[in-house]
Amino acid sequence: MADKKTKTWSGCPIRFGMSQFGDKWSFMILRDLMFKGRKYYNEFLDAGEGISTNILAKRLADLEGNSIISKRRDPVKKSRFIYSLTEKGIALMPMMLAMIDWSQKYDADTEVPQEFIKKLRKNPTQLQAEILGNLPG
Amino acid sequence: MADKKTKTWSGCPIRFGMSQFGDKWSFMILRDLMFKGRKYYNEFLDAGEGISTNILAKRLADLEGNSIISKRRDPVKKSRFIYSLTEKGIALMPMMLAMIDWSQKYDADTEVPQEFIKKLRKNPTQLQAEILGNLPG
DNA sequence: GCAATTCACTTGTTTTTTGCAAGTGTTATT
DNA sequence: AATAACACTTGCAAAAAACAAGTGAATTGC
Repeated sequence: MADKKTKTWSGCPIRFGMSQFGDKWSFMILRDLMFKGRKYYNEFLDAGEGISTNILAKRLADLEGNSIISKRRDPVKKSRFIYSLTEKGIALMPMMLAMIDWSQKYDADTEVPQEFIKKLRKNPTQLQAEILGNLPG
Repeated sequence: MADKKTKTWSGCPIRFGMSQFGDKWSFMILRDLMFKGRKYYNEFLDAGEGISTNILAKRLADLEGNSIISKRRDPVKKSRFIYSLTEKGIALMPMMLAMIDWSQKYDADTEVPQEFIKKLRKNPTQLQAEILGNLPG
C-alpha cells in the first residue's frame, strides 16, 4: 500500500478538483486566461479549439460560480466583458505548469517555447512570478 | 499579454494532457493507483465513486493505450489482473500533488492527512520519493 | 435619434457519451 | 465436473455535447 493514511481521504481532493474545473473545456479556458492573454468571450470562442457557444457560456458560468474566474464590464469598450482569474484560479498555476512539463516530456508534437520549459525546470518559482506579473489585473 | 510566445503553442500541452487522461474517471483511477494502493479492476469499481463497469473498462483500456498504465496477470491469483502505473504515469505525480495542494487550500471538506499536506509543502521531493518507494512494482 | 453592428449569449435539434442492468466467457476453486 | 470469481461486453435509457440558428442589450456610425 502506497500510503494507508490516504484511505481516509473521504473528502477527496482529486474529486473536488475535478468537480470544480475538471473537463477539457475548463482547462482550455484556464490555459487561455493563464498563458495566452485571452480575456473576452470571443477570444475563447476563436481560440481554435472548436468550442460551442452554449458550452463556453456554461463553462464560464460554472468557473465563475466556483470563484475561479471573475467577470466584469470592460471599462473601455463597455459592450463586452473581461474575464479574469481570481486568486483561487491563479493558484491553479502550479498544476497547469506540471501538466505542461509532463506533456512536453511525453508528446513529440507539443510546442512549448524552449525558453519557457527551460525556465520551468530550472526556476519554476520565478517563471510563475513572471507570468503572474504579466497577468491583467 | 501574459506571454506572446505562448501564442505559438500549436501543439498545446494542455490539450494533449486532456486528451490522454483528461476526464473525471481517469483522474480517479490515477488517484487510486498513485495514492490508494489499488490495483485490481474490482478495487477501482468498489472505490465508492460509483463508476460503471463499461466506463471503467474503457478508461483502463484508454490509459493503457496511452501507456500511462500497464496490465499484467497477477502471478499469485492468476484469475485477475494487476494494473500499475508506467513511468509515464508516475510522472503525473507532480500534477496530482499540485491538485491536492490546491484542493486542500480551497475546499473545507477535503480531508488530506495533515502530515501529508505538511510534507507536501515543506519537502515535496521527499514526499514523492516516499510515495514512489511504496508503489507496487 | 435611428439603423446597423457588435457582443454575449439562448434556444431548439441532432449526435455522442454516460449510466444502468443484465449477460457472457474465461480462469480458478471445490 | 460443477460452482464461483473475475473482468469484462452488450443493449437500452438518460444526460451531455455539438451544431445551427435566433435573440436582446449595448454601441457605433450616420
